[in-house]
Amino acid sequence: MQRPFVHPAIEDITLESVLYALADPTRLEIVKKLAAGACGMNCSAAAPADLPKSTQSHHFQVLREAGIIRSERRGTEVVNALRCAEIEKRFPGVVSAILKASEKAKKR
Amino acid sequence: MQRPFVHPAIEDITLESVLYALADPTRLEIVKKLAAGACGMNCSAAAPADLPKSTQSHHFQVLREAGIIRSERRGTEVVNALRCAEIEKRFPGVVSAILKASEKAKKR
DNA sequence: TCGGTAGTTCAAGACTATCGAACTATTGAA
DNA sequence: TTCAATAGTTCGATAGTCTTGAACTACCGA
Repeated sequence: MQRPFVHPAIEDITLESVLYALADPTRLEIVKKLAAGACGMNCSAAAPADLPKSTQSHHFQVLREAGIIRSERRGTEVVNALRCAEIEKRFPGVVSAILKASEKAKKR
Repeated sequence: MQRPFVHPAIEDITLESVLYALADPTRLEIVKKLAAGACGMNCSAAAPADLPKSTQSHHFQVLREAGIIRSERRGTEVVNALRCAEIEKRFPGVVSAILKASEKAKKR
């Protein structure tokens, strides 16, 4: 069937769903990887190794529907990128503070 | 039975559980009310009206175990207060950005 | 056209949330 | 001291959500 990707408009993004999406360790990991890499990344590259593909797919869907990432089909793969600028505009400081905090939490 | 309250030490608070706790609209509401009031508040006052008491109790437990609030029994009631300063130290900007964003999201 | 790669969909079992009912603890009044 | 009221807690059942394997689709290269 392969439904087309749905991305919420910036004004439809809710704080709750952003927090919900980032509250999962696996998804936070994905977001951190996307933030580290300059441009888009396919799903397998951004997801932790050994994560079952169906689970991967589910997490990317959650991130997409929360408005955190934008996904685009490029042939056989899907290129995912953070919607940094947009989210920063809608919820200033939120995602950047979370990413900064998670960096610090890792190295100690 | 009435078990004593358990509060995590500041260094045991994880970013994931903080985000998880705040991702729920009801809990975010509670945190906002606590942030607005200067000092501690009992559960019924901080929770949205008409929330069943058992659900209330559950949400306060989640907030407490995530390290976001500190609860203390005062006679028949429980006084809850945000652990603002501690969390701000552990995850700078995270909770304050979330509270600020949720304020803005409400009025529009 | 065939095989491989990348990801999606579906269904089932495991897990989690909500809420009513029964309970505990404390206070204040009779 | 006893009793009722108040403020929360605990338990159990139902309803909803997450994770994952299996089967599937879509695209590319040989």
